[in-house]
Amino acid sequence: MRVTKAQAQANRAHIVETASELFRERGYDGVGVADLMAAAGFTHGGFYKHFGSKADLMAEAAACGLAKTASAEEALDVAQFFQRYLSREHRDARSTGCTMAALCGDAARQPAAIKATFADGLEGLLKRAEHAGAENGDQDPHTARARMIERFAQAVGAIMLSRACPDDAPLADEIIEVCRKAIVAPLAD
Amino acid sequence: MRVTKAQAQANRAHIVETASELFRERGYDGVGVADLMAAAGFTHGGFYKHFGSKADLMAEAAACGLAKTASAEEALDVAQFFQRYLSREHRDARSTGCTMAALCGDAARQPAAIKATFADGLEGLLKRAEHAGAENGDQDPHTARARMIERFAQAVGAIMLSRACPDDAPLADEIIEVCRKAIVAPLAD
DNA sequence: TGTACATCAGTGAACGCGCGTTCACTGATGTAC
DNA sequence: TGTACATCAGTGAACGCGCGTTCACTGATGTAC
Repeated sequence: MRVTKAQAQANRAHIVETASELFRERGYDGVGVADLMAAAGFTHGGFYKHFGSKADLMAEAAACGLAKTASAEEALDVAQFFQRYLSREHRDARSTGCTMAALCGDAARQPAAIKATFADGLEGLLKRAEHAGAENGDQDPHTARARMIERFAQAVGAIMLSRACPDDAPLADEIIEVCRKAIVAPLAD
Repeated sequence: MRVTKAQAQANRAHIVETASELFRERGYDGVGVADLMAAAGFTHGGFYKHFGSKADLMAEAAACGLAKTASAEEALDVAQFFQRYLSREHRDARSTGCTMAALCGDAARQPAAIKATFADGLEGLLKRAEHAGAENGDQDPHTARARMIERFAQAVGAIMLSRACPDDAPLADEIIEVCRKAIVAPLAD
């Protein structure tokens, strides 16, 4: 049963978004094409009408997820961004949280196309930090960029280490809280 | 063809060590039981004479790999440890590098037994940092612990983000270098 | 110490299963007259 | 605008393949006498 062009396009976008969330939750190898299509409300056979392969979708889903982190960064100032990033809520919300934190371990073993998507996402984050620092006039772009790299690496590391701990381990919360203070406190000055 | 008890025990240890390296290189889902046994010099059938399941081996291999990071930390002072940790050599040496950096993304999706192994490994790292800080007399244990959490989260995040970039991306090296300076420079005082 | 038997580490074929992908088919949509 | 035909998004069965795991078998090791 054929479907409107507009509907088909909307369905495709919905599949990408669903995939983006499922991959973040379970990893690239943890989600099958059939799982994914079922979660989006379709049967698996139609998948190849939209995508050349599972790998193609992985790249699109990564780009889709990374764009969300980018818009969150743009909407908030640096302190607010990291205040939310380094929270238990973010750590526990794997499927809707940062794609970088959820999948950068997997990305490292993926083909160059997917790695390039991650690098582009990160570069976008840094470029915006450079501009923001320049606008506030309190940092030259080079310093603003370096500070953002340091903070983001720490924030991603904290979320990932925290998620690798058992849910009930006090250490899981401790990592988040210590790193949140380390990043946010100096920004309050 | 049966084998000496001592030989069997040595073979078992060799399988665990081989697995630890292969898992770090390709991730838990990227290595099959047959791959692994072949890499260790055996056929796959004998696997279940040593281990109850692949998951059991994953836990043992994680413990084995994390112990290596622990002994590296013990042998070096803090500045030396991070100087080596945040190097291109470490980033490129996935199979022999830090298990936490190679597998904490995968660990987050594993059963509690494996997560507990990671948490224990991290706790060991922190306990030694507390003692080292106390011995030097320049930090109380609580502060030494917090500083170690901050530094280690940043170091793990930097290695993981760097590895998620394409090999030829300048950003991959930039992340490592910026974070190495951020951690090591203040320690030189 | 020497002999006979039980044990069990390691082998390689075989198992069921779920994966990514293909394909013939359906029927509403898009298009040409 | 109405009709006839081509298109193609979505369906569900089927494919080959590699996975984790099982099993009958081998033959050197360990053990009991």
